[in-house]
Amino acid sequence: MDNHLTITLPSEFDFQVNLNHLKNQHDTCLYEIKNESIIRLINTTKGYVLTQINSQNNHELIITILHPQKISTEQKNEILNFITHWFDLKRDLVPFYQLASEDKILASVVHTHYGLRHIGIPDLFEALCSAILSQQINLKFAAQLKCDFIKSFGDSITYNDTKFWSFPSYEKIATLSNEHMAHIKTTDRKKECIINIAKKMANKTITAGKLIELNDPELIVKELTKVKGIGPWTAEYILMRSLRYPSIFPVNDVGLLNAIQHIENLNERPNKQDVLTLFNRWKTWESYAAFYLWKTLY
DNA sequence: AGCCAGGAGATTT
DNA sequence: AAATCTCATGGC
Repeated sequence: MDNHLTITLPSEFDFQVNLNHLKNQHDTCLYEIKNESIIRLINTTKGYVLTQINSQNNHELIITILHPQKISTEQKNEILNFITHWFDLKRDLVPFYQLASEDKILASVVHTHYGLRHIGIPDLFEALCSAILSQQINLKFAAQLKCDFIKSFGDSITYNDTKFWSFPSYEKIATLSNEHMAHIKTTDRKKECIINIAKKMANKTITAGKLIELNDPELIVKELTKVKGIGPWTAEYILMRSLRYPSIFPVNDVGLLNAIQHIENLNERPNKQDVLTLFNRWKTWESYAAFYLWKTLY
């Protein structure tokens, strides 16, 4: 069958656990879960491809191309790359689990969600918009906001009476002004920032490739925070979730501080210095530690 | 009802 | 430099 692709899975992977994680997220509009499989519209350079992802045995992912009928080899590779990035499939988690299973803070979460990968946001523009839209608001509302944004400006295809959305392109957003986003319930400043970032991406001032070439998290943070609307928290979010740096500790993240407070049963939130000390023992795996700690919040 | 959300930038001390 | 104000809206 030439409408199937497969990806061989790494050892520490549990499809059902990852599926449950996606199910439990507030509606992101970017995928559907049906019959224990994930359906998502993936953007390739030659058009949108609707894909269905599942796994029977945790040895391989089976990707079924639902639409269109035929896609090029190049598109197939883009899809494989996207999914590999999305589920962080290149990462060997054995050392992390060795570290975490003996750690008094992480052991319990890691046991509960064993086989969960750090679910990423492969598309840089999506990651930037998601971060900016969700600055300083609760997660549930943030998801709703992101959804409004997607359904206002994103493309979609309808398949078996279900609409599948893709995240709005920066080309499209670059042509907008604040008035077009009047119905999006966020600050005018965030709208300006998003449009401004879209323009910078459209003229290739900001590209994922350029950032990756800097090859140094601190330099990337420095570069990103030059852009209006991107502060330290957003830059770290991008490093973790979109550029896939494994050792980012988001000490500026309120949710993370709350998670630690809760697990450690502290009377108040730990301060930055305490968190830095804590993360010291998770060196090289800070991003995974943070991702699993966030799991304790919902 | 009122404080707080997986912040950031501007303004004021 | 560091503290404080402002933004915009929903969740609880």
